[in-house]
Amino acid sequence: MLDRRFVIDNAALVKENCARRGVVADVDRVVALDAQRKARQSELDALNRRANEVAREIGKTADPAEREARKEEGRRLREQAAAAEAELHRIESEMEQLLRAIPNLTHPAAPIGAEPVELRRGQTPIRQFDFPPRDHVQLAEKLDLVDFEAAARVAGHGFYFLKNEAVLLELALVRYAMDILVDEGFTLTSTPDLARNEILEGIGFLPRGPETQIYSVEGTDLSLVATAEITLGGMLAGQVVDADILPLKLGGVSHCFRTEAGAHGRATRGLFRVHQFTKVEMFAFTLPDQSDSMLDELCRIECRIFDGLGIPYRVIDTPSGDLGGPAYRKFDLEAWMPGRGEFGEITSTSNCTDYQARRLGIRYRVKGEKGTRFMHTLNGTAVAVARTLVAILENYQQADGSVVVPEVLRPWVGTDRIVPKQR
RNA sequence: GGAUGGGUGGCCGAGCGGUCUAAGGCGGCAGUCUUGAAAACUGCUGUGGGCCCCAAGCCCACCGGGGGUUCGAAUCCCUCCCCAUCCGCCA
Repeated sequence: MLDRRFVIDNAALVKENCARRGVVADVDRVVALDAQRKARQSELDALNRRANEVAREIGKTADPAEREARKEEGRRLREQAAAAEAELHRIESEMEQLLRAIPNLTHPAAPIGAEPVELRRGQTPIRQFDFPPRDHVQLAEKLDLVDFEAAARVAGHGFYFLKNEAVLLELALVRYAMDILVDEGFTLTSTPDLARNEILEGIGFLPRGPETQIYSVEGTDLSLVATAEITLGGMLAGQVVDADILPLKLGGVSHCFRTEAGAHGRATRGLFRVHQFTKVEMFAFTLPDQSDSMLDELCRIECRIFDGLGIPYRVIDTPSGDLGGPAYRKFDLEAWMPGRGEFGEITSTSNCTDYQARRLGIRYRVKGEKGTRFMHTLNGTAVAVARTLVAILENYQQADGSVVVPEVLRPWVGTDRIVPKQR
């Protein structure tokens, strides 16, 4: 969320930003509530001050009648203070809700509106097929790599068993990504797959509500994570760290769980949109003046990963209307998927500036300077396994229905080609 | 899951109903001394909010989170979270 004072002092700018993002937020109400808040705060302070004076006097008073009279006065003052405080809390909580609905500011260079802008293409050219390319569902069936039907019996639509080489491909992709992250100076982690709802909310997810993407665990305040961004960002929740440990780059592997509520239609086929997948995520904590260049770095690493895999892709500069609440700027990689005949999103990297850090209370301190400040947070996909499998199968397919294994994965898959199984 | 002991300022640590306006130490900053540094000595050193154009100043809140008792809570009670140790269970 944005800083309250910033919103009050820059109401016009914030309103304009909401409009550009297509978000409805009641900035005027926030301004009005802030005036009420100040008035109530002053009132409460005055009542508390007098009640404190009275309490101190009682401690010094010997005369019993005088003490009783003072107690009565103290009781009255505390009652008034309690009423003022309840009203103050009501105002603050309404303001908090409104503030949370206000999206982050937008990078001046981000495209405005709804149209994505293609920034560049990856190194691998889009392949011209001399046969009609199959989609990944057909390929997986022929090669016995995925069992959707059995998964539907076990967990319902949107789940899958990976089988045979697909399992090795999953492990290989995780390992391949991890090796690159080590080389890029990241600290590796494997993270919890569940997190407290307050952490989810701090990162910008809404665990409750009809349109939620989040699975909650009944009887607890935990939810299944939709991305390791949640757990990695949560690692420093409520912490104050020395500025000299920044930037801090973490890589994390986790399972990701998404209800995909409201997502229907053609992209729901196969592995493209599923309720659970494995993902290697990048996360960075930075000083404010480091986050712009860190976003470029995360995007560069994503390109390195997918250039290395030999998958054709384009880099998208996400427009203001599609940024979501926390992101200040966002780049997506979209892989060419021959079976669909179009590009499909495979990674996403965002600079969330101090939007998440403010909600989660993630601060830094500079030696010799007074006070603490909120740091910046960024996240980016290294490898989302399910969608990357789609891209590999469809781009590496051969006329005979076999699939060539990308060279960089062969050490872990143990073969250079996946062929139909002998019955 | 059960039992016990704990969570206090950047860190360590005292306090266990009213001189807490939180002792003391460490660290940090400034100064004195010094050619310079160290040592010693002196002072300052948390966050949020209100009054205010700003500053100074004054005031309010904050001792893991939330709630309660009381005229008054770091201190007593309830609850949740976390840490430690032991027991149980378990890959």
